[in-house]
Amino acid sequence: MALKLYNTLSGRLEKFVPLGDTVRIYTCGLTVQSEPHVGHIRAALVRDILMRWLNHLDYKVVALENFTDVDDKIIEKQKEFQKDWRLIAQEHIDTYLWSCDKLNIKRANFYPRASQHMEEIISLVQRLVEKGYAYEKNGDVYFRVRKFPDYGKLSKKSIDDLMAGARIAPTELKEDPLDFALWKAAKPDEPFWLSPWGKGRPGWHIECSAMSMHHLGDTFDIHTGGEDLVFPHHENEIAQSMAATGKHFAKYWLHNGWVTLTGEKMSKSTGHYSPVVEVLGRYSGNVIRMYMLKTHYRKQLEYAEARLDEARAAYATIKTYLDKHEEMPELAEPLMLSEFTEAMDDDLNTSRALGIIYELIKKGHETDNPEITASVKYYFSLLGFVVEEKAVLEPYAEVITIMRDVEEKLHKEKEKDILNDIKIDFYERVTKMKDVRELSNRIIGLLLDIRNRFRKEKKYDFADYIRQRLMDNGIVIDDESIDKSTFRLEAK
RNA sequence: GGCGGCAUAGCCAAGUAGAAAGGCGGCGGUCUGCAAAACCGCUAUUCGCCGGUGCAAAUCCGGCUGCCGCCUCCA
Repeated sequence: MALKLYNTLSGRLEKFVPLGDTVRIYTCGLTVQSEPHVGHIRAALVRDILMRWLNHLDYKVVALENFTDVDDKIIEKQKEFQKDWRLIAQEHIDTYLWSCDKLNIKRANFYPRASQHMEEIISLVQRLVEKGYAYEKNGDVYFRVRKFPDYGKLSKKSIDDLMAGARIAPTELKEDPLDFALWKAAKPDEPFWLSPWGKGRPGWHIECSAMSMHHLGDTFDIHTGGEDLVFPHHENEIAQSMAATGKHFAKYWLHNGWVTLTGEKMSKSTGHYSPVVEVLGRYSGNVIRMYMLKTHYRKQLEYAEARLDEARAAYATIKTYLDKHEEMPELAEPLMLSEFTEAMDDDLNTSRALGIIYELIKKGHETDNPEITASVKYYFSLLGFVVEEKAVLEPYAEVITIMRDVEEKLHKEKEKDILNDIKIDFYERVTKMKDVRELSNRIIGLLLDIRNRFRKEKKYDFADYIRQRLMDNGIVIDDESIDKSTFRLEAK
């Protein structure tokens, strides 16, 4: 079986056949006029999963993700906040990339910006004018939609249907209401670039054609983005690009379903959205990744706290399993590879892929096979989850504070024997330490021993005090027997 | 009005012709000072509704209902 992807262009699953040695991907990123929301992250995650799986299948991949930093909206924002549009753009780009890093989303190879590709944009518009696909009116340049026979193929719309439902305000400048702007004349106080049609700036759509063609060539493999871009953005991209080159544009079009909030699509312009920064304040990147991968990328996904909480529990199941089981150091081939591959090859079915991980875990409990643990870990990180080293904590002040408070309490309650033992024990443990990073672990180990001593003596107040203090700091104790307890970090 | 998508357990979600994956939650149990965790077991005779094709339908076809979206800026 080979990779199959759902291509919006054909409306069906297609076998993936790359055009050349390197798979070239273009992702429609943000128009950076406002802060990124959960929906943007989903689109980025789709590219991430696609890249990871292609890499796993031994394809070389080059991926581009654009930032549209010049458009009507950002100019409005500039006026509204009296802030340079470049600063507004940069701020949102920084937030977006920071968020992507938090989710361990693979970086694209390059993030081109519209404002840095004016030459390419202008020359593309010029080509379209020369070929008769575009015309200039008062410093604006429009694309002649009716001249491009395949218009509507991607979004499955016919020109007549569009006309019937047209809510497009009749513009005296356009020959046809369906025509769209490639270039817009600058109004006073607006950013502008010099062009053969005077001072102006690009329309939305043209920058993506110019940048993808410039960096990836006239024809490339995969174009991805949110489903809301199918019409008109991607439809227009196809029309512009193919009209200019006479060649096919992108071979496969992948569109992810949108993220909804109270059942309705998140959208920047209506303010109906959850900023990703806010979400990252409450949930870890791994949890958000789990939340998104649980649902197939083409389906609509509801954003709600209950879903994130559920994802956290689902994530914790795998994380805890990995923390508690020994893995095989070297794994020849992960178990259930054919099942996992089949799921991912089927249009990146992460939902099914996760199911396979849980099946492995169930088997792992029955047999305690280190090969299973290693397989789980392998798939988990293949899906982009960050798998940290087992229970190695950075030394941190909280643990030391707890230790000190416990000692103080021991003093108060005149537990002299224990205090003496601690000194010896602590010295032992610290001198045997090979790495300073073990300090927290060693102190916690000592605290667990003290606690178990109290448990044996049935001094539960003291034992519970230690447990509570650790728990308050996200350190969870698992009692395995009266003298064996382990700890782990609460999965967040 | 035109075009498109979706509907599977309490919640979420795979599955698109041949015995309903998985997760969360819930219930019962093992363990246990308690708690937590972990583990074990149970939790859809049935896939929005009606009709059709077929040996066989959640899966294909037709109709209906409901929700969502696009046609205007959007990941």
